[in-house]
Amino acid sequence: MVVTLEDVARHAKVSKAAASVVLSGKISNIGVSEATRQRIQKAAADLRYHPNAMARGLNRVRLDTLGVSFGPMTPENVLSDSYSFAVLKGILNVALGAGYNVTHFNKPWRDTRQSAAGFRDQGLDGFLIVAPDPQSDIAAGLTELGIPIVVISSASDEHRAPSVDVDNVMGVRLALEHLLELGHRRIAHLTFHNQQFDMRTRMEGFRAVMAEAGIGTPPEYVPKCWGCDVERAFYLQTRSVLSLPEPPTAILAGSDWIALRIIEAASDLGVRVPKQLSVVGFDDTPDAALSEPPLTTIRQPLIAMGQEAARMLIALVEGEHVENATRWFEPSLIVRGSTAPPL
Amino acid sequence: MVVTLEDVARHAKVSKAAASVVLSGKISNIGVSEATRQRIQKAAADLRYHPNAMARGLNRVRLDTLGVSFGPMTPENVLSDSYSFAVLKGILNVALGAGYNVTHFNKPWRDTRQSAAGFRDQGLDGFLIVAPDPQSDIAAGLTELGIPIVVISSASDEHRAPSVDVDNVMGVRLALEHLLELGHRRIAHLTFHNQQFDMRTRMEGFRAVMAEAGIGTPPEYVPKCWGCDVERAFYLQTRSVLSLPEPPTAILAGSDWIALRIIEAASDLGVRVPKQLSVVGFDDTPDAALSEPPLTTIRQPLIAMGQEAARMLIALVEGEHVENATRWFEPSLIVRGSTAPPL
DNA sequence: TTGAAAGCGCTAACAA
DNA sequence: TTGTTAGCGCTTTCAA
Repeated sequence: MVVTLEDVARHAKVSKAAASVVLSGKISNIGVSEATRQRIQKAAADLRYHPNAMARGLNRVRLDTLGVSFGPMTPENVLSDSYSFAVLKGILNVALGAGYNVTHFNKPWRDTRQSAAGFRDQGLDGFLIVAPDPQSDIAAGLTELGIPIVVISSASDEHRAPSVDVDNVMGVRLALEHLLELGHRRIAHLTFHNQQFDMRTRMEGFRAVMAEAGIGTPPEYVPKCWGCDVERAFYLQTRSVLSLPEPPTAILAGSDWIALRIIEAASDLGVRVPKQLSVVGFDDTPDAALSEPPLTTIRQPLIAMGQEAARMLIALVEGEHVENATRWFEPSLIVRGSTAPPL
Repeated sequence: MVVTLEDVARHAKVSKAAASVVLSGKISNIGVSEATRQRIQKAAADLRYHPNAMARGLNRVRLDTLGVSFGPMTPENVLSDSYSFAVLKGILNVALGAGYNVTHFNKPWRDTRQSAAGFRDQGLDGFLIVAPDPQSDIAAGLTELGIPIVVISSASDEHRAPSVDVDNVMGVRLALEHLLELGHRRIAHLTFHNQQFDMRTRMEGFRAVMAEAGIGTPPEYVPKCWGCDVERAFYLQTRSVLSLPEPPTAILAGSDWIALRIIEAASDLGVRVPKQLSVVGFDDTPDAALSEPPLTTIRQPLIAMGQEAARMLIALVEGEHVENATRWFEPSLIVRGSTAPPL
């Protein structure tokens, strides 16, 4: 029923070893004459032989399969995560094109350095870690085990791994310059106050650029909401900044998803966007163009980033040297309908 | 370095067999006292044991990994394929949520029944086949090998497998009724003339519904373009129908992708959509809303279809009975800006 | 240049 | 209730 190497070998009247060497196309110290090579290949073709991936993997042989693990994207919110899907497009585009399979590795996201071995035991050749949870040192763990990884959207040195990221500060600068040019001075920043590297960098960038512009950042313009219900968080924050004695005329959101929540909240509160309130997102996920009004945002070249990350990982897996550093991608400003001069 | 079952067994002073049974949580005819069970579990935890997936797979054990294979989507066009990505969202949503990994299986799409064994030898538990190439009888091959599969968007009986699909004829009917109501009578249908099941069904539906409405379908209104360059095909077809003595006032496209090509072509040819020409798509991929003008189209509940397919496959893998039949999903008409009454 | 044999880490049938 | 043993299909070292 199942054709094995042994069948091929018997058919070609050679040993399993010879058949293995020929069929796996390895350069080995064991020589095989052209004639037997032909015999073996013919036998394999005749019998429709397919090597068993598990058996190969057991010998720690490359399986041509890359793992991809998405950060704090729980199964529940995978539906709303156009960000990850854009990156995934890039990844699949180059990985499948290069002859690799790619598997979505389903692991609880609390996973840390300790569970890196669990990743290894999947037998995959390498991993792409997209926007890892800041609490997780899984990346460092994988690196220590000698498993090739590339980190996407979290250019922290602590991962000890090559990574790909967008220049977050430049993105924030682009957004704020746009707002400043429109005449805004009272600008708030609504974001997740977790330690996710990109989010934190954007927040720091926000403070720095505002300071440069000679405008301070009052703490209530960057409200926190620790431990509050994620679904309601940005509704609450929007309401809170808007009811300040000196409410902001514009809000820079930490991501498109957040920006969309803000626009919804504003609409609920009877505040018109962009007339009474300008909103700028970050990411330019496909959803951004579909909102009402369409979102002005900072575009990350997500597909290109996914492609590059996959290329880097493949190079790593194939034994090439890859600089343990971050490849930075330039963001750009996409002006759509959610920004206007202040009243 | 690598902790194996043997290490755990030694540590807990039991046999590998006992350890295996306890750790894999199987109900087996081999009994284990509560005390040793505890010892084993403690040893595993202490040593941070992780079972090796390859070794398990070699014994034909379920690996909790589903394969997904996209139809005629070559690596090059994965970038433009929002259709497959919408389905993928649904698949990942339920599969990851149910604790399965999912791997994108990279195989040349000419694959036929003969290469089904190659799929099997990946050691995956089952496959989701999305929009298989009509030439390929891979689905039937997999079924013959006893590998669970679910086919998406190709409800042909020949697959001999459960499947999930949209009611294509109903979709076409919805589209044509809309056009008819607007007052159109000269309606063309531009599509791929391959044997892909859904495409063929839509074309047959088109002819049938037009006939019902008492309007014939002249052959030049459903032009073919065998073997011509895919990139140019719909530009050429659009130009050809538009230069007919009696040009159509509306075109039903076989898919959104085609509709978008038609709109581009019309724009190149100086024909205004929807003023001079109405265009209706099929699928409602995310791109549809972004075109200029936004596309009127038939929505398929792609995410729900992906979800249902994954649910069916998981049931199959877990040994439940699943009817070898198609689950039909209802399409709906989404009216946007690419349709208007004829001049 | 070829063949025999020893594992890779696990599961499951069989003895004890 | 426990332990022993024989593979699963492949790669690779070592001897012939």
